[in-house]
Amino acid sequence: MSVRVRIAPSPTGYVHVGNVRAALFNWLFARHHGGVFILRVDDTDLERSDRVYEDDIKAGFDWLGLDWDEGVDVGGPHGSYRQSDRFDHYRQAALDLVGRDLAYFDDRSPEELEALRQRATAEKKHPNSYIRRPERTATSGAIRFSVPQDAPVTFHDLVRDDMVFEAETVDDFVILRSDGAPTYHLASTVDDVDYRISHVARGEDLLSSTPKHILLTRALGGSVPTYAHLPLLFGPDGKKLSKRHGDTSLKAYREGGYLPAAMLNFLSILGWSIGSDRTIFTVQEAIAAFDLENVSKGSAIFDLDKLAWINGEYIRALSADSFREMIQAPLESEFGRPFSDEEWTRVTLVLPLVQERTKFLTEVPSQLRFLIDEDLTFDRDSWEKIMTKEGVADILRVAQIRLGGQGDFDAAAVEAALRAMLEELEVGAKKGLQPVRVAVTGSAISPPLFESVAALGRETTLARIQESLERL
RNA sequence: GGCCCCGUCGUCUAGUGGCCUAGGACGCCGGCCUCUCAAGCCGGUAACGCCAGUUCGAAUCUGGUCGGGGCCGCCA
Repeated sequence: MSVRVRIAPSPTGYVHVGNVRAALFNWLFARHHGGVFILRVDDTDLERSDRVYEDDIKAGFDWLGLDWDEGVDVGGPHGSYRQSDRFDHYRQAALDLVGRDLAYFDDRSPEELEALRQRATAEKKHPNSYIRRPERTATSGAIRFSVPQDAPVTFHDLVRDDMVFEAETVDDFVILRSDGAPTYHLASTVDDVDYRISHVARGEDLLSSTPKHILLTRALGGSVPTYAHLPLLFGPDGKKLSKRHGDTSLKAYREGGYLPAAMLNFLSILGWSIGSDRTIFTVQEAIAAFDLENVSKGSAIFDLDKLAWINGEYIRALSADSFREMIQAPLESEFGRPFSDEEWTRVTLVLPLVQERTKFLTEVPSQLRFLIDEDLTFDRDSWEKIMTKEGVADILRVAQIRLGGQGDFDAAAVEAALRAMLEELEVGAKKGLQPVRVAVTGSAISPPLFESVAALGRETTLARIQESLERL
């Protein structure tokens, strides 16, 4: 059987990581089996859907490299399409079901329905069974699917194994709203049938809707896809990840200095494992090893610490050139102007050292600030902790003299000069170098000192030491 | 309330009756290295929710129990 899967996000908010992980699993599954991956925009809720969010979904998938298949026969271009373009089709499908007596018009009011519900509860009947075809026949209103009561709905879920739902626990659900718009159940099922979707891998929150989709699929004459209900993702607070939280949107990570490959790797290990002793692996390796049967049942917590670590791993694995390239735009936008060649030369000198200690691309500008800004801003805590100690003035004065000589000013020369200073004052490296660091970089925490000083250049370095001496 | 799902270190997980005095990773703690911070290296902390049962033997099977979660919309 050829594998055809789809991811069907609703463009009602910035795409959140839970959906992205579902997309990733579908994508890995499709790629593993040489199948087709379709992007369907579930915009049946016209009120809340917005093109901005649709663009965000696509930008996010692009960023991660989750390419949907182009040229697939799903109407729209590039293997993606919008349900709002097919409303007439859904409506017709609903009408056909009514014609075949598999669905019916329902013009009962919410109050009427609520009364029925209360009665069902009082009579200890299944609370879901209150919505059934009424005696009277309506010719307008919403269209409900008439759930057959003859047999339970059973299916084998790739993640949950065998599932059984008694028919009486499934209510007659609305498939077409009274305004003519299809509901999610209808549109989704019609599409899955029309586009011959073979596997539906989605969040566990849809598990209890699955009987509805199976029943509808049969009524529509389609073949029932294989389902796989993925465990849900939870936030660090243990609550379900929600679009309401900004930091659960992919967008936040796209803009927060994360590498797409790191994000992909991280999402992959949430509910799935490539092996007992591997955490870092490539997408190719994931594709080769992935299968839906191996997805775990338990829900997972989105662990930002682990993501940060993985991101650092990926950043460190970058070549110096890629890192430089990656950092250029954010750097220049942070400082509001392109760098001169001379500035790039200076930055490049310490960049590999910065790369080693970077977890997020966004933290790079602050590490390089001392090389770019004319005026140094001193970190207050660093100053108080280091510069108010005994002997700092001597250290700075001697450093000034030692660094002020003629000749080379590369890292080795700087180190020699500063070590000579330490020897002259008989002070240890730990104690003696920190004042110089603060004077030159403005902070007690910086890239390695000798390289930093060399990158800054003799003139600026001396000026900064002088400035600190005057501030003491 | 009804229906359904889940339950191994704080977190992500390996584990499918004996290889488990439960392995790896993140985090955390300690040490080494060291010009700060990282990185790296070494070591440590820490889990099979609980109770029965099946079995020579259970994290693995069964029942119960407790706990967590999802869904019960003319949202998706």
